[in-house]
Amino acid sequence: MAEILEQTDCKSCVFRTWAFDKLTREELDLINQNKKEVYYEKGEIICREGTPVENFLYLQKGLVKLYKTEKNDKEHIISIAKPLDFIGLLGIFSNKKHINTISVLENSTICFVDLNIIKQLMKNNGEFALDFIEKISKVSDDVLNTRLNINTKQLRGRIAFILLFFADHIYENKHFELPISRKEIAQLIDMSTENVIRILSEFRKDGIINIEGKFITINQPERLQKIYDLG
Amino acid sequence: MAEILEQTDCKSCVFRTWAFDKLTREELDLINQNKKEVYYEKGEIICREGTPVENFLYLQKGLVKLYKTEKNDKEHIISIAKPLDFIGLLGIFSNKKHINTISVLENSTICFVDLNIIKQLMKNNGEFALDFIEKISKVSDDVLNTRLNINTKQLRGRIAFILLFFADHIYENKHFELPISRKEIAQLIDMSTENVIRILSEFRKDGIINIEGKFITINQPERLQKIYDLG
DNA sequence: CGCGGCTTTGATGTTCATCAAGTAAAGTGG
DNA sequence: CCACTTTACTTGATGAACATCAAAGCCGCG
Repeated sequence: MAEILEQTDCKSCVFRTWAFDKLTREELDLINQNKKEVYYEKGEIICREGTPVENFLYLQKGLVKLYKTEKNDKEHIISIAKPLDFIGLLGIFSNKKHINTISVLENSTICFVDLNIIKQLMKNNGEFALDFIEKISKVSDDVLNTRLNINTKQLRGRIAFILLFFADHIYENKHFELPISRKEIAQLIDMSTENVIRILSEFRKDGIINIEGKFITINQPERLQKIYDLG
Repeated sequence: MAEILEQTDCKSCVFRTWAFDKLTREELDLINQNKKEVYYEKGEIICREGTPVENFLYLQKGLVKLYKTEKNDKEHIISIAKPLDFIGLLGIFSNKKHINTISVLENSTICFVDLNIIKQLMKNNGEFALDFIEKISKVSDDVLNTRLNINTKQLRGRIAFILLFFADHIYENKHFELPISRKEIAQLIDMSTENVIRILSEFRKDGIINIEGKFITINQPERLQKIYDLG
């Protein structure tokens, strides 16, 4: 179950240098007093569609997914955030309510910072505001560009993408354990579960990857890259 | 050809109340001195992929499209901006170069505001910065959500979307002239030109719409809405 | 007036989702 | 710990949705 952790000081947080670097010591203290580090276990939901946006969320450790629930109860995964990522999209500035749900893929530590405090600091400290926006707008921008990209590709290209995504972007290792099910891969790159499996098997038969349950080894990354590039 | 217009004062600009409302008189004057209103004709390109981001662009009048050029020289349209829209995405804050091209669909007047001035004002005036971000982050967020939405729908749903988009969102009229070709519709909602035409004809045969060249009349908006909703 | 791009329709083929059916793995309650 | 249930995974077969190809008329433009 989720539990509130012993709080660490923002001054020594890696995220500070990324997004809170333009704050004065006093301002950072204000953040420090209005944040909460919470530990979540796999499967737990951090925030739900339709609930009020109250916090800026930052992932210290672990892995989470951002998704929407469609009419037919199907889930559509929009993005996966890794440690040191700001979680969520810029919608937090334009929406009163969450339009996505966020849940935990690997046991995670998440830092909740009161959004009103952030907004207050932005008002008071324009330099921080600008710097902050430059940083986090990149996240939203990346998500959009990734989605556009994926949707121009056919299934093999999408599977290649997701394998390279985990290997290069998330784990920085050619051997890794898939943090999500085949079904979730399907929900993330817009295809059927069966075809996820089929194409993974195909890649395995071709010697491009090895599969042992959730464990994947990429044997021929350059070939995978080519499949991705060609679409 | 593009031509620089006689400049109007920002004080009397509609856009001011939308995004520049938190500026002081002096700050607004600074914008006023560092902006340029330019008139473009249909087909002209306003800014090109790969060129440096130097301005904040605001569409006063007309219609423009934002698109990417793929490897095979195909264009992929990302969004269409209408008057009073901020053009572009939040990438302007995180990228040094444009990642999209913007071109004109209907003769347009565009206001170029020096981005460095905007940034400077954000630094100096946090209240403006926060307000500004809340406003324009909505644009990026909408684009992302629209794309996610379109990609869950099948072709009929997409065509229904685009017809309702022009009728309700752009022209606010059930009768309108399509500002883009069938091919461009295809590029915007990710399908083949032939199928755009086929499904439009189908809708016409079913009496849902009338077509006379570029002119469309929506006879049964509620039916179109249902087709959109069902996907 | 002729050329190229846009539009349209039909025919064909490919890609992909869906269905079905079976195995393996992972929870669940006694 | 074992029977039970559910969920995940896997493969093959089928059909639907869609892109592509082909051919012809149309329109605008130099």
